[in-house]
Amino acid sequence: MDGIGDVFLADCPARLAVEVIADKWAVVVLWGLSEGPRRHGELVALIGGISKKVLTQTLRRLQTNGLVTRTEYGGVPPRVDYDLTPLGKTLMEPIRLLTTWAADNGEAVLAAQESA
Amino acid sequence: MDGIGDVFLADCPARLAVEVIADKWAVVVLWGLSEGPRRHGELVALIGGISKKVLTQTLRRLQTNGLVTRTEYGGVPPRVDYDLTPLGKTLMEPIRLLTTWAADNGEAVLAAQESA
DNA sequence: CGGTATCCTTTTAGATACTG
DNA sequence: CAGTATCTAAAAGGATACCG
Repeated sequence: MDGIGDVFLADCPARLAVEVIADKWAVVVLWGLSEGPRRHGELVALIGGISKKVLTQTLRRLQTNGLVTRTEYGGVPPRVDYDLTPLGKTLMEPIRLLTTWAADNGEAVLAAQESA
Repeated sequence: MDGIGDVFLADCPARLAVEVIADKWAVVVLWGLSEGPRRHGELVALIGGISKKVLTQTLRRLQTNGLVTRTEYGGVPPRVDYDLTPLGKTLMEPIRLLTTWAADNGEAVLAAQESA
């Protein structure tokens, strides 16, 4: 994927939005964190269908973008919590609108797909 | 990518939202159509950085999802207009919120990336 | 438990050239 | 003008096994 500092980004905020949310799991993972901190294993179970590896990758990317924190509590077995940053929380409202849209219009999209 | 009818979709609207918008260009192209119908070539120029091939692919996908119409006017040279469907227009409000978020918080994301 | 490492397949994107 | 065809490279995703 192109870097975030690329030439077109400055011209269009849509570019940055895409950069942040346009992968298969980012929105779903953020969604999974919307009600409070979660452990790695919790997220795997909560989300369903995501592998540990991909979840870790996705979380790392969200961390890099400043949307998620990773808190390591020592001990054996290890415990790691992920949580939204304040910045991450500001993204939840747009995401909520998006998922509301999906809930309301999913049927219509499905119907369009089937008739195509 | 997994089909939209997959097992997890029914459980979580976020899944459908992702299915629709989680590719590099979908949101940008929808954004490009937000002010009215556009021709293929117009979109290439307006968006910048997208190839004809990828634009066509993206538009086809949006069509399949019932978000965009393709209208062919006969003649030589050919003319084809793309426009949002009513369903597509309902997606613009969530997208607008998302791009507003990006405009407001882009700096913060950039800063997080650089310190990482 | 929360990862990595490895390997593999699929998907996406981009460049270029060609066509009706 | 609006594509399609071909080829290539890069990224994402997934399965499995192993590690501290």
